[in-house]
Order: sequence, then C-alpha cells, then structure tokens
Amino acid sequence: MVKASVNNSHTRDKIFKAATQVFEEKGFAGARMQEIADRAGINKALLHYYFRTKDQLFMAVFQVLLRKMFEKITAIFQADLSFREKIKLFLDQHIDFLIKNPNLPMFLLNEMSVNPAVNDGVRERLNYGGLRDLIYEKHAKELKGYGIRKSDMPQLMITIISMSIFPFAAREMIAVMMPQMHDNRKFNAFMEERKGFAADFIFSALKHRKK
Amino acid sequence: MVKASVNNSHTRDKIFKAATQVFEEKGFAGARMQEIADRAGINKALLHYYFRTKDQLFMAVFQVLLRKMFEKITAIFQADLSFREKIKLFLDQHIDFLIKNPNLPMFLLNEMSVNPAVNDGVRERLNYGGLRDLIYEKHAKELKGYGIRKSDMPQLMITIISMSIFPFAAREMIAVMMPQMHDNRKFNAFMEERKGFAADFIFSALKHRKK
DNA sequence: ATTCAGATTAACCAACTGGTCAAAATTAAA
DNA sequence: TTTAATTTTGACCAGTTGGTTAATCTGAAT
Repeated sequence: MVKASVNNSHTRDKIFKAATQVFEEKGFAGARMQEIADRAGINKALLHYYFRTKDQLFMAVFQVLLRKMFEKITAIFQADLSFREKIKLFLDQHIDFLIKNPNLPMFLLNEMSVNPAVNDGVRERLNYGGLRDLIYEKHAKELKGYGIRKSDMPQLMITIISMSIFPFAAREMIAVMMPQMHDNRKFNAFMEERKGFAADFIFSALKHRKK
Repeated sequence: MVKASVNNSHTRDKIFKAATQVFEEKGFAGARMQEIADRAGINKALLHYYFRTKDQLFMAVFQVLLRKMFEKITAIFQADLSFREKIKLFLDQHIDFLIKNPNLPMFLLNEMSVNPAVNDGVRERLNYGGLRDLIYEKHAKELKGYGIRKSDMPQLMITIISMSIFPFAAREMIAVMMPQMHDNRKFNAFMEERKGFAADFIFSALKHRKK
C-alpha cells in the first residue's frame, strides 16, 4: 500500500474530529490537549507531532467550522429564487444544519468574541458587502415593494439570521426558563416548528411594513 | 469610625468589579485569579481571603449579572401597558441597557452553555411559566387578535428577546461581515436604529400574521 | 533480511495556576 | 499605650498544562 504521504491521514482525521468535539464543548481556554489526545485514542506527543501547538490545532478546527457555517448561510442566497423563497429555504436548511451541529453557534460566536484575533485569517474570505449588494440588486423590486431600502439590509439580514442561530446559542438560557427544552427531542421539535413560525413572521413583517 | 463588620466592603467591592470585568472578557476558564487581583490593586492572597475559591467568586459574579439581565427583561412585562407598548418599551430599555453592558449577553450565554451546572442555583428564581401565563392572560384579547395562541408564546418571546440580545452576542461575527461595525459609535448607532426597526418589524408581523 | 523514513510512545520539563500560611500591618476598642 | 481582632502581604506549594525528547515501533522499498 502506498503511504499517505507525510502524516497518516487517518490519524490526522481522528485528531481533528476529537479536537472539534472538545473545542466545541469547552471552548479554547477550557479545552485540554490531554483530553483531545484521549478522545482520539492516541498519545499527547503524537498530537503535537501532527499539530505543533494548541493554537495551530485550534485555528485549523476553527477555520473549518467557521467556513462550514458561512457557506451554509451564503450558499442559499446565491441561488436563483425569489427573496421570499430564499428566506423559506434558508430557514429550513439552516435549522436542519444547526440541529445536526447545535454547539456550533455558541462556539463560533464566543471564540470570535473572546479572542477577536481569530478573525484576522478569514476576514477577506467572508465579504458581506458583496453578498448584500448581490442580494439587494437581485431583489431590488421585491424588496422595494416591502419598503426595504439598501440601508435597511443589515437590520433585515441580522434579524433573519438570528431567527435560526439565536435559539441554539441561547439554548441553556431558554432551558432555564422552559425546563422541558432540556429534552433534545422537544427542543428539536421546537426548532422544526420555528421553520414555519419564523418564515410566516418575516413575510408578514415585510408585507405590512411601515415605509 | 465603625468597622463595616467582617470584611472591608470597599475592598470587597473593588474585587467584585475587577472580577466582573475579567470574567466578562475572558470567561471562567480564560480568567486568571492573578489578573483579577492585579486589576483590583491587591494581593492574590487577599483575593482568596474575600472569596475562598475561583468558583465561589465566579458564582457570586455570575448570579448578580444573570439577575441583572433577567430583571431588565421581566420588569417591563409586569407593567400595566398594552402588549404593543410593552414591546416598544422593552426594545428601547433593553437595548439601552445592553449598550452599557455589551459583553453581558455573550458572557451569560456562554457560561450557561459550557457549564450548565451554573444554572442550578437560579432555576427556581427565573420562572418563565409564570411570566408567560401572566403575559398571555393579561393580553389575551390583543394577542388573539394577532392570531397568537398560548402555544405560540415561546416562539414569539424568543423572537422578541433575540432582537435585542443577538446583535450584541454576535457582534464580532457581524463585524467580520461589516467592518465598520468595529467602531463602537457606529455599532451603537446601529443598535439605536434597531429600536425602531425591530419594533416596526414585530408589530407588522403580528398585525399581518397568518392565523 | 536489511534499511530507513515516518509514526508512535513513555518519560520528562518548565511555566503556570489556584490555593495556603505564617508573619506583618492596620484598625478600633479598652 | 496596650490589646486583640481584622486586613494585607510575600513567599511558598502541589497539581496541572502545553510542549519536548530520545527511544521504539512499523512497514514499504531495496
């Protein structure tokens, strides 16, 4: 068999998955290299053999996860659909995605907030200005019909995104107020219900908006 | 002069303020007792003299901040106003509050998420069921007119709360997409603008809602 | 079978971190 | 001024943590 070049990609993958788990659960400061090694079923020295430092390992994981999240958010808005259809599709797909990755929002938001330096590497790649212009120009008529000016786009986009992300980020706070939300199935059902609720809410708001 | 009883309350206060700062900035795992002592202008031993352990100090800070946040959220909904007026008042006051405490949302949400044990102490105090019933019964007519059933209340309340909290929690992510948001004044202006945007958005959605 | 680069490990280390302790300083009362 | 309690400090300690090193193992090519 041919060797997978430098580094055994199987081991590298085990490490990456373990690191993703631990960082997502505990955050950078709370994560322990020993625990990552344990979960990957390897020695701590081997961990450092594949990823020299904790920072390097973290950045590798962080960048992959951040891109994963942003791709999900932006991909839909590139499609050739009406704005209304896009919102519906976005909520459906993004909530599905987050049900499978429930810790992702809090992990990303917190790490970006606690250590803003992590954003330096990705800033160029995540160009919102382009997306906003694209969206606004593509849907100029529809949006103007709703009384949305270009300058309203940031408020609108953040409102839409928060509809799916916020409940996951705030899940524990929600569970404190509504104990039944500790049950995974009930929380997921709540998010399934939210697909429709949020879509209706947004459409109604847009249609009826003060101009 | 009379002694302030056991413990010098001035020193205690300095410690508490320093701890609040450091915990808010770095989170529990990232905070260092040495840094808290430094910022309070005291010795690390004295820190442990006032608060025996890091956990105790953290819980003291956490509980105060959590209560501060919840009081702001719930107080307004107890008042004797129409639901519509309450939403407007809530957005105005809560956004004002968060502009003065911009790190609070991320701190609370993250700590609750990373270490759910912190919630045990406050669970009883933060009874949402009571609040929800109170609100729904107080505004039954108005809400039914909007097509909101009692079972819709969780979705609605979370949507309203996220309008003010989410942009603060997601500030760094927002700033990655819209670099001008790094500027405090521009971000605060954005949140001032949001008071009106969110209120209009919610009212319009309610008025025009599918039933 | 030998070789040799790459993969894996056990043992180790220096720096950091939360926490302790005994002594010193401060304060208010006697 | 003396006394006794409280407050503050410098020095110290044990456990943890990220990271290193030298030795060993593995497996494919010679």
